[in-house]
Amino acid sequence: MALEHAILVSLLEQPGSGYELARRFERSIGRFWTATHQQIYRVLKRMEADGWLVAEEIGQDGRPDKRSFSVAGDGQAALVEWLRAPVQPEAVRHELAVKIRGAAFTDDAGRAALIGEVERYRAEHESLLHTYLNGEKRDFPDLERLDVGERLQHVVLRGGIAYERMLLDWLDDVLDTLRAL
Amino acid sequence: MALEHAILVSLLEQPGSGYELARRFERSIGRFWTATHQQIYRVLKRMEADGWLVAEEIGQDGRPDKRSFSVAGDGQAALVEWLRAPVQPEAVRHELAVKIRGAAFTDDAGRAALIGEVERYRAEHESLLHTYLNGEKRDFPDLERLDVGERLQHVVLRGGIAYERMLLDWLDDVLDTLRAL
DNA sequence: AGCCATTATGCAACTAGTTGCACAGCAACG
DNA sequence: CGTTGCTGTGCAACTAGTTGCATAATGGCT
Repeated sequence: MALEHAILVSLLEQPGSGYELARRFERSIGRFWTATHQQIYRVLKRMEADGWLVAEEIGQDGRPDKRSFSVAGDGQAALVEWLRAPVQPEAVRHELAVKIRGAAFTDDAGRAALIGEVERYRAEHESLLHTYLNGEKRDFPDLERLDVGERLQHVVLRGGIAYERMLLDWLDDVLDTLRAL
Repeated sequence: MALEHAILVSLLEQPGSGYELARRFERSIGRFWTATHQQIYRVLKRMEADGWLVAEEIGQDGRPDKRSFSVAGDGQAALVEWLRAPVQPEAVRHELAVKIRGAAFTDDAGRAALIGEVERYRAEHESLLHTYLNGEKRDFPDLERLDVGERLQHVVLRGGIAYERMLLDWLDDVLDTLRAL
């Protein structure tokens, strides 16, 4: 139940419409908290009803009108309260690990197919790592001059980079292991 | 929709009852695919109805009877088919990252509380790393003599170990960053 | 003129997973 | 002899998230 809180953080960093939020969830925030636009609109509605957000109607030329959301006092208070609460144990869902252990119960052709999948998966994450590294260069060109929000965004990004590097190393290990079976 | 497949892998490695599966999900399998016993029983029921599993009633002295499940031909066929399918993009839910970025919008006391939480979280993962390392020593004492299943289990465990080490390093980075704000 | 992509919003139906509770037998501890 | 804990199974109600679909305006391409 933290989609609300991810939205609060994102809107505090920068107010925006449901559509814009959905874009951000595809890019930055979504790297550590995924959500579809349908889910986002539903939660925005509830948050507005609870007085956590206020909406401003913005008429646009050449585009549909939009409703831009900002965080209200109650919303920020809810976020502050949630920040104090213990971090919930995460529900880990690592499909690839299940598949790797499952490889013991298929034939050579099945294993070859899995190796192909792991290679595709590795290429995806290599590209994601480069996206992160480019984003780092673009958004944090001067690491000496960062405000509080940027320093926190940067440490989270460093986590993403460390994760992807670890993952790529492990996937190489996995590929070696699968090929040597 | 891969709890079924995680159960198939676990039961192929070793048949067992719902209760035993729930234990394994707390320990090994659950490190990369979590599930409660209620969820497991429900899915087992469906899998049995679909002919993926066969159950054997086992009367026990001094304990309630149990139903031990084994994977049927249809179950293994379903697993093999699933292994060939592309790995689904994972639904990432990293609450701590949301909280870290959220720390920009609270006061010093809130940040101090978050530092405490990160320290607690770090201690938990340090202990998990040691659990992994002890498990590795216990279950894989001779790395030269592993069968196919064990080699795959070991490479997944190495992934868990690499992840925890990466996480601990990053958490130190996070703590330094939060303390220096 | 017709089609596709982008911006923008949302409903309805479904699936997966969580939380709370229940029941039953036996063992070990005090 | 009562309480606690472990083994063992399961239902019911709820919440969160996914999938599929719908609508509408505009701009650009063919």
